[in-house]
Amino acid sequence: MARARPRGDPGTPGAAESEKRGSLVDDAYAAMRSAIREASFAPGYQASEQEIALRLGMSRTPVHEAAIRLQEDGLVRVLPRKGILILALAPDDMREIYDVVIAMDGRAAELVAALPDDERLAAAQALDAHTEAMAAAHASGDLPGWGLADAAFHAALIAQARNGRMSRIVQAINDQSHRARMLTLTLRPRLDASIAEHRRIAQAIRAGTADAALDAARQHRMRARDELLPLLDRCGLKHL
Amino acid sequence: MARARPRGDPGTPGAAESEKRGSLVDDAYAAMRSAIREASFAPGYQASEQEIALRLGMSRTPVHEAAIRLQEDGLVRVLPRKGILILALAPDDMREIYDVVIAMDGRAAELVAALPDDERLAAAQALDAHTEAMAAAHASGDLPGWGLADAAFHAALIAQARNGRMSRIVQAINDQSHRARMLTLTLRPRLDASIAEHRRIAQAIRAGTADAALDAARQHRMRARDELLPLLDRCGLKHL
DNA sequence: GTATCCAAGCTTGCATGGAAGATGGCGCGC
DNA sequence: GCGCGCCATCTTCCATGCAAGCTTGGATAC
Repeated sequence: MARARPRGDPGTPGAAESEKRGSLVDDAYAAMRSAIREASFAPGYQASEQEIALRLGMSRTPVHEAAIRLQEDGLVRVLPRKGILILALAPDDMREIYDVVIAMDGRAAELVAALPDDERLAAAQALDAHTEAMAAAHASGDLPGWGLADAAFHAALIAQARNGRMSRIVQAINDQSHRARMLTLTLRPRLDASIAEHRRIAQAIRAGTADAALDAARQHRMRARDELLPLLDRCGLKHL
Repeated sequence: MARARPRGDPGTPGAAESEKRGSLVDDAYAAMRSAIREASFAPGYQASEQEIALRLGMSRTPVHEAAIRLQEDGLVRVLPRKGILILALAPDDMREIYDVVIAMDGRAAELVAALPDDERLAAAQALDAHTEAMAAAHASGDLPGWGLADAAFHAALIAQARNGRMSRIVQAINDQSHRARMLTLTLRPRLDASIAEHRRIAQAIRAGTADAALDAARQHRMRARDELLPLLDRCGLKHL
């Protein structure tokens, strides 16, 4: 059957994927993860490993192993003898996710604010740069740009905390909520509130007041949650 | 070698209590996880999948897939074409781990304190019961009992927060630090301080003061960290 | 028309073989 | 003695075969 593909995959145009140096398992993991993030695999869709393997031009084994990793990440569920189920997010999942990021972002901000002066100031400067990018995107009505800059701000905050475990956890959580974030980006009012709150977080970090940074980050995430969850409920989005 | 027994056992209906519902992968995962927790697989040990498969009486495939899950949990590292490395914990890992539990326990306590009256009081009562068990163990010099009750307290705190993602994260973190906890159990002074702090957490939850609960839980974990990390450094434990 | 049962076709779980990469030891040149 | 390259061996990676479980659709009995 499918003879090993030495290079690109001529059978599947469009989703040109994976010129990764990694193993086939890594390729399959990256491709599936990306497909789920970008919703080319719709939530609720039940795929067969065989079919995915065919599409990716490999055998079932690497797809199966990638599915295990994705299941561990909370993105899919492998149903024994039935296939791979792309998980959907219910409003309750968003509540869970927000609790985790409230805790994580808060602790990260606290940690960054407790860094030595030079690192702390550099971090605050980097954060401010992201915030300015958000403001610019907001001014020009560039919604996707706003979302990217917002994500960059929070990614930088976590990264500056220098905690690999926290980074991994937040990364996994972000993967899970990425689709919801994209969907709700167009629905949210008050993008300017986020910008002001980001400035407060960066300011507290610059000042080195750890408890103020903790509080600012927590308040920011909590307000975003209180803004978003009712939106989801009102739209009757049972799963997304 | 052990012939793999055919699954199910149609000849004996209902007799033997509960053949494990799990697949071989689950068996392998449970066995390896337990072996790592209990340090029968020493950290730093490099095992071959073949060897583990032989020991567990199965083929390489389920062992390999279990290893992927364990790697995702942060317990091992599978080195391509070299084998499975049992991960060791450096003091810096303990710092990371404490940051995560500080964030998680704090948020969990806050959430539980914000529960409706009846659930909140029931939770506080359950927590107090665990604390009393700790006190009793402490009084009778039962160190392992103290450790178990302490673990039960924190597990209950997280469970009461009703957040599956938080539970999973804390569970994974606990698996990683289990060995260190067992080791340091005998070294820690001031077990009574933990008991008093647990009482403060439960009291704040009973009172329904979320911010006090958050603070109490954070302070508790931070003090424990400040007590433990110097101990590890002083003992020169580079990895454990 | 409706309910029931059985078989066929789908799916994955697991074992195994071939191939390729990594490693350590051994011999060779100096 | 010392360094270097080569090969034997050990390891995983991936493809594939077989069997078992689940679902479904059709045939049959009433």
